[in-house]
Amino acid sequence: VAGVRRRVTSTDVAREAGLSRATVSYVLNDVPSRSITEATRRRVLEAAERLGYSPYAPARLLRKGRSDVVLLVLPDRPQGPVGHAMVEQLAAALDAAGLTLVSHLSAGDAAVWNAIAPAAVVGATLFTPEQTADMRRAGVEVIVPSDEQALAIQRGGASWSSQIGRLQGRHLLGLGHRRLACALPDDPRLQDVARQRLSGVRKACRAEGAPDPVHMTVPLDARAAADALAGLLGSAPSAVCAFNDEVALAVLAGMRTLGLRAPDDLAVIGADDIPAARLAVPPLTTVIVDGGHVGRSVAAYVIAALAGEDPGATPDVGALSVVPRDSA
Amino acid sequence: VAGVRRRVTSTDVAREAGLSRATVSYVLNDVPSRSITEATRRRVLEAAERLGYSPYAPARLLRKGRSDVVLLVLPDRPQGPVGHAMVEQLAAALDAAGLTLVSHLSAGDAAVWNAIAPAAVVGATLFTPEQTADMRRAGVEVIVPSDEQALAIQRGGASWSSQIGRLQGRHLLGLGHRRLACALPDDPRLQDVARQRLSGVRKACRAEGAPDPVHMTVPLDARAAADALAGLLGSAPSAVCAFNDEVALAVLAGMRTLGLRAPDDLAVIGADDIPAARLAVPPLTTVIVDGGHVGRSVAAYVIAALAGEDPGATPDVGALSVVPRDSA
DNA sequence: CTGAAAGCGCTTACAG
DNA sequence: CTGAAAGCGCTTACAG
Repeated sequence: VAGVRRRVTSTDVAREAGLSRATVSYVLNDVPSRSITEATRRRVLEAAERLGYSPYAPARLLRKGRSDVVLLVLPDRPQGPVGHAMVEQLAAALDAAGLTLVSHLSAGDAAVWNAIAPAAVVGATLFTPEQTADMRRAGVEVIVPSDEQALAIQRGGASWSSQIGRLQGRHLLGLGHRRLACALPDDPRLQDVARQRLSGVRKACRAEGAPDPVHMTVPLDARAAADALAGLLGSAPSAVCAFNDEVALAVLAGMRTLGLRAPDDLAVIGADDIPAARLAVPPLTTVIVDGGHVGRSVAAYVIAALAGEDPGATPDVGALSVVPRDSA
Repeated sequence: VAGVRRRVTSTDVAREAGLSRATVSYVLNDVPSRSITEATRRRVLEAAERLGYSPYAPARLLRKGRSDVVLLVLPDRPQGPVGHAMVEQLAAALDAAGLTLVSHLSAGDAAVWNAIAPAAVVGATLFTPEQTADMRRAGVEVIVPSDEQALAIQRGGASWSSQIGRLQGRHLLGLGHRRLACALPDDPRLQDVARQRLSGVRKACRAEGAPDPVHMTVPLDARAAADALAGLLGSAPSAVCAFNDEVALAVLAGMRTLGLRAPDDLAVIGADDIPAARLAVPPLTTVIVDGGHVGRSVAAYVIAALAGEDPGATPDVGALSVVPRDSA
C-alpha cells in the first residue's frame, strides 16, 4: 500500500532518451511553435512510456502559474438526481475544455482552496465575503457564486428556488385552486432556500389575486406530518406546494393518517422528481429542473471567464416544467 | 469576476516585516525546533495579515514533496443518505488529521490524480490495474480500493453488498418465508453490485436449507414492475429482497397494480432507508448501513497508512441492521 | 535568535 | 532542429 519509490522526472526521461529536458517538455506538451523531428519525437515518447513518466502537477503549476482544476463547493446534504445531473454535466463540459472538476462538501473551511489552488470555484452554496476574499488570496481567478445569489434568473431577479415556487403556485392556481399552503422542511440547513420558495408561491398568488399562501413545517414522518396538517386545516387550503418530493411524500402520508385523499381533499405538488415520486400513492405531480442544463451553462460561464472573455450576465439556469401526475 | 493582481508571496511578507523569507516561513509554520522572539513573531503575523498572504500550495507541495489532499472517487450516480454520511464523516475525520478531502465522479480518467497529485486516493468505485499503476506514477502514496474489492468484510470474505443481501435473506427466512425472490435494478451501472447482492441472498438461503432465490429486473415504474412481478409469480415466492429502497418501492407499486398486498401476499425488504421508505404504503422494512461508521474507519485507515504505520487489514465497514416496518 | 542559499520539477524565453 | 539557464514560491539544512 505504501510506496517509497522515487518519482520519475522529466530529467530521467531526458537521460533515457539522450536529449535535454527542454526537448522532452516540448514533445510532451505538443508545443505548436516548435518543429521536432519525428525520430526525436518518438524517442521521447518511448522513453516516457518505458519509464512510466507522468509530469508532476505541482511543479508544472508553479511554473505555469495557472491551474486547470475547478472546485465545486457542494452543500452538506444528500444530492438528488437533479444535483447529480448538474455535477455530471458540469464535469463533462469542463473536461472537454481541458479542465478537471473536483467537489468538496461545504464546511466553511478555507483549507480547500488553499490546498488545491483551483483556477475557479463554483458555489452550489453561499459564499461569505470573507470566503470570497480568501479565495482571491489563494489565487482563484473565477468565482461563481451560488445560484441562489447570482444564478438568479434574470427576468424578475428572482432566485431559482423562488422560480420553482412560482411555477408550483401557478400550476395549482391554473387548476382552479385559490387557497394554497406551503409545506416546508424542518431541516435547519434548508430554511434559507425554503423562504425563497415560499416567496415564489406568494408571488404566483398575488399575480392571480389569490390570498397569500399559509405555510407549515412538515417533518419526514407520517404522524408528525399529520399533526402539522391538522393544525393547518382551519385555514382550509385546497392544495399544497411542497418544498420537494420528500416533503410532498410526507404530506401524502399525513393525509392518509387523517383519512384525506389526494387530489380531491387536498392537491399536492412536489419538486425534483425523485424516483419515489412516480411510485407514490397517488403518483406525485412535481416540478422538474433540468440539472444537466444548469451544469452545462455554468461550465460555459466558467470557461468563458477563464479565457478572459466576458461570460455574459450569469449562467442561465434553464427551463423548469411541471410533470403532471395524479396528486394534483 | 476576473482578477489580474499579482500573487502575494512570502517575499512580500518578509520585505513588509523587514525580515527574511526563512523567518517568515518558520513563524507561519510554527516550526517547533525554532525559537522565535515574540516581537519577531508578531511582526511576521501582522505583515502577513496586512498583505493578505496565503502560502501558495503548489510551491509548498513541490518543496515538501507531500500533499495533504485525499481524493475520493465516487461512482457516477446520485448518492443516498448512506453515501452522504460516509463522505461527510470521512471528510471530518481526515480534516481533524490535517487532511483535505475532495471528490470526483468516476469517469475512468487519469486526469484527476495527475491534476491534483493527492497523497491518497479512496475508491468508492472499482479501480482497474491500469488506473492503480497510473496513480502510483502520479505519486499517490496510499490507495484504498472500493469496498466491493477490499473493504470486503473479513469474516467470510464477502463483500459489503453481499453482506446486505445475506442480512435481508436471513431476516425474511427468520420470518418463516422459504421461497425468496430478488428484485434487481435495471441500471447497467449497478449490475456488478447487484450480482453480489444476489449471491448474499443465496448464501442465506443455503445456510437455512431453503431453495435458491429466483431473481428479476424491476424498472422504477409501476407498470413495468407489475409486468416483471407477474412473470415471476409462477415460482410462487412469498417474499422479495429488493436491491435498494427505490427498487422496493417499485415492487410495492407493481404489487398494487396487480392487486397484491404487502406483507400478506408478498413481503418486501429494501436497503438504504431513504426518507421515502418510512413514508411508503405500507412503510418499508429495510436494511440500514451506518455510512458514518464506514467513513470514519476508512479515514483511520488512510491516516495510519499515510503515517507509515501498518493500517491493519482493511477498513471495517461496521454493522448492518434491519429496520423492521410493515412491508415484511 | 536570524539569514543566505539550495533545490523540489517543470516550462519557456533565449542562444546556437 | 536542439540545449543551457532562469525562475515560479516555498521550506529547510547550514552558517553565523
